[in-house]
Amino acid sequence: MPEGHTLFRLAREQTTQFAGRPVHVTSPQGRFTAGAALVDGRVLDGVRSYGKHLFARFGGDTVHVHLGLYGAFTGGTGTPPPARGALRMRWVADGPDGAGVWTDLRGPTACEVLTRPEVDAILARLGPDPLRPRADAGRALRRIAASRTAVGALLMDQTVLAGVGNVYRAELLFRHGISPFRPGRAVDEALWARMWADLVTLMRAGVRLGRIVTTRPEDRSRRRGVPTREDAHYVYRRTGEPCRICGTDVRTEMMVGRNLYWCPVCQPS
DNA sequence: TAGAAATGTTTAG
DNA sequence: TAAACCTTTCTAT
Repeated sequence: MPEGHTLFRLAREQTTQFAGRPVHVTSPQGRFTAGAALVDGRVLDGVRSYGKHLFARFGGDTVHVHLGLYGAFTGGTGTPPPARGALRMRWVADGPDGAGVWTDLRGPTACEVLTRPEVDAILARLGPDPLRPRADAGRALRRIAASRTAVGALLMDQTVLAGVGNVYRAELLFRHGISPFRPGRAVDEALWARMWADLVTLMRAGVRLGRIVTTRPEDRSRRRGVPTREDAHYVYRRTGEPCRICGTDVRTEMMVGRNLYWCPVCQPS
């Protein structure tokens, strides 16, 4: 489930559980053995996310993780379970209260040890991350407003905007009544200011809830309580289902290799 | 048991 | 633009 909110949350959790203590780092699967040996037993300074990237600092060395489409961390307290399956990286430490803590990483696109300059090179190619307090929304606008490319494609481009994935893209465009096919240059400053502010709100809510919920309570079938999975989105993965606002069938199409979802009436071209 | 799909990125052409 | 890659989970046979 990795869009930016997932990584932000992971960074925070891992910092709370592991920072300031030596971490036993292994790679039971074997594909990260050399990297694990570099940082094994060292004190973790902290974990930070930027966009969909995760950076765990051990002095001058940083473990960089990108979950890709289906990478995932699991974890818990006490003694870790026997390693099974393709377990790329495991952390074990004495947690803040003295009890053991552990976390397991499976299926990431990237899991590697980087030097400071290598980390900086990754950061340099990322656009502003709406979850970072001092992110510069204007930097994204300059890219968008100068481009003939569809805004639906620009929002997914990590050099334009860091941390937005397929769900936030579809939902943000719906909430603002914008066709995914509108050229970036047809997005003006006022519209972008509204979209950015909304993204900040939505992604912070994602951090808080641990999942993406974009529907307003009045647009859900059940207005009270925790929204069901069926009720959490306006258009994402709702192909052929009626739009929550106008009842038109939600449409889907491939855009830059990814499934795009939108309502042709609420988001007219 | 096999196959498809999944909130992503990189590389090759 | 297409294909490759990483792994799990759900669905169909």
